[in-house]
Amino acid sequence: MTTDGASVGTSGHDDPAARMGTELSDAVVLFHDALGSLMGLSAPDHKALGILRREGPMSASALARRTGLTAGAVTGLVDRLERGGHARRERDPDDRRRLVIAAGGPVSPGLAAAFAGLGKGMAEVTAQFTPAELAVVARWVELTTATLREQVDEIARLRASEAAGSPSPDGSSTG
Amino acid sequence: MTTDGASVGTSGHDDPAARMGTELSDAVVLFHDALGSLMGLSAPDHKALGILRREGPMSASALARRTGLTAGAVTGLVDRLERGGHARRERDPDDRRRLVIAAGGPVSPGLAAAFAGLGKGMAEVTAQFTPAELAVVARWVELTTATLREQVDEIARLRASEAAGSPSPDGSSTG
DNA sequence: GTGAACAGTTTAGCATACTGAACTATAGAC
DNA sequence: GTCTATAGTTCAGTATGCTAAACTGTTCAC
Repeated sequence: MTTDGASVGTSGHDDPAARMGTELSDAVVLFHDALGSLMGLSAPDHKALGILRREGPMSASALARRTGLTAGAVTGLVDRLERGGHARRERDPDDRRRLVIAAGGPVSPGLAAAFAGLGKGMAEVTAQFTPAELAVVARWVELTTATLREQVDEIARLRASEAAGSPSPDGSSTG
Repeated sequence: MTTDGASVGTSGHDDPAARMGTELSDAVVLFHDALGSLMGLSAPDHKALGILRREGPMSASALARRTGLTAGAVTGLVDRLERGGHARRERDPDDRRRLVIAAGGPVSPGLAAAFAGLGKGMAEVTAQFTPAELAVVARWVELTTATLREQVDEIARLRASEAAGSPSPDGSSTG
C-alpha cells in the first residue's frame, strides 16, 4: 500500500496537496454513493437525478440529451425516479405534449437523517474556523470547483475528438 | 438552478456554506464520472477500481466482500479491469490459490492528459494562496474528509439496521 | 499420501435496462 | 379542417452483468 509502483492516477504522489485532494475526492464520491444506495437509486439513476437537481426542471427530451439516453430509456428512467418519489412529471401548461420533470418529492426519514447528520458534522467543522479563515476556504472551494468543471469540459472535448478522429475499425466506442 | 422550489437534499438551502459544499461535491462527482468514462469504465467497475486504489492490493474474496459481489461476479469484474489495463492479477506467492489484485497498469494518453490538466489547474489555484492560507485550507479539507467518512459509516449503519429490523411502520423502504 | 477445506473460475439461468421502431396525443401551418 | 412535425410512451429484441452452483487447483490436518 505504501509503494505499489504503478499506481494509477492521483495516488502515488508524495505531494501532500495532491494526496489531500485525492482523499477529499474519494470521501465525496463515497458519500454520494452511500446517499444513492440509501435512496434506492442505481448509479445512473442517481446521476440523472443529480442533473435534474443541478439544472432544474426540464423536459424529457432535454433530459435525454443530457444523459445521452434515447427517449424510450428516459421514460423508464423517469418511471423509476417517480416510483421512488425522487422526481415528478408534470405537463407543460404551454405545450401539453411536453413534460416538465422536476427533482423533489418527499424526503425519506433515512435521507433526512443523513442530511441532518451531514449538516451537524459540517457545522462542527465550520465552528472551528474564524470568519476570515472561512472566507479563505470559500475562495479555495470556489476556485477548485471551477477548475474541476473546466477539467470535466476538457475531458468531454477529449473524448469527443477521440471518438471522431480515432478510426477504430470495429467502432466499439463509448459504453 | 436559482430557485427550483422543492429541490431535494443539499440544494434548496440559502446557507452559502451548504451551497458551496453542494457545488464542490457536484463538481467532484462529475469529474470522477468523466474520468470513469474516459477510462472506459462503468460506474460499478470504477468504484471497484477506487477501492483497489484506496485500500491497496487485495485478494478476490476481499474484493468481493468490499464490493458486496459474489465470487463469480468478481472474476468478471477483474477480467474487465485487467482487459482495460486498469488492474492486474498476480498469484500470492505464499498461497498459490490466492490472487493479489492490484490497481495500476499503463495509463492511457488521454488519462495522463486529464491528470496533467488537473494538476496544472490545481497548481494555479494553489498559487493564489499564501502558505498560511493553504494550511487553513488543508485543515478544513482534513476535517471535512473525516466528517464525510463518518457520515458514510453512519449511513451504512442506518441501512444495516433498516435491512435487519425495519421498524418503520409503513415499511416503505425502497429496496 | 489421502481427504477436507478453501480460493478462484466457469457455466446456466435470470433480471435489468438499453436501443430502435411503431404508436398516441398535441401543436402549428396552411 | 386537414396535414405534418414534435413529445413522449410502449413494445420487441438484445446486451450486460448478476447469482448460484458445479468445477479446478492448492493448502492443511492427519
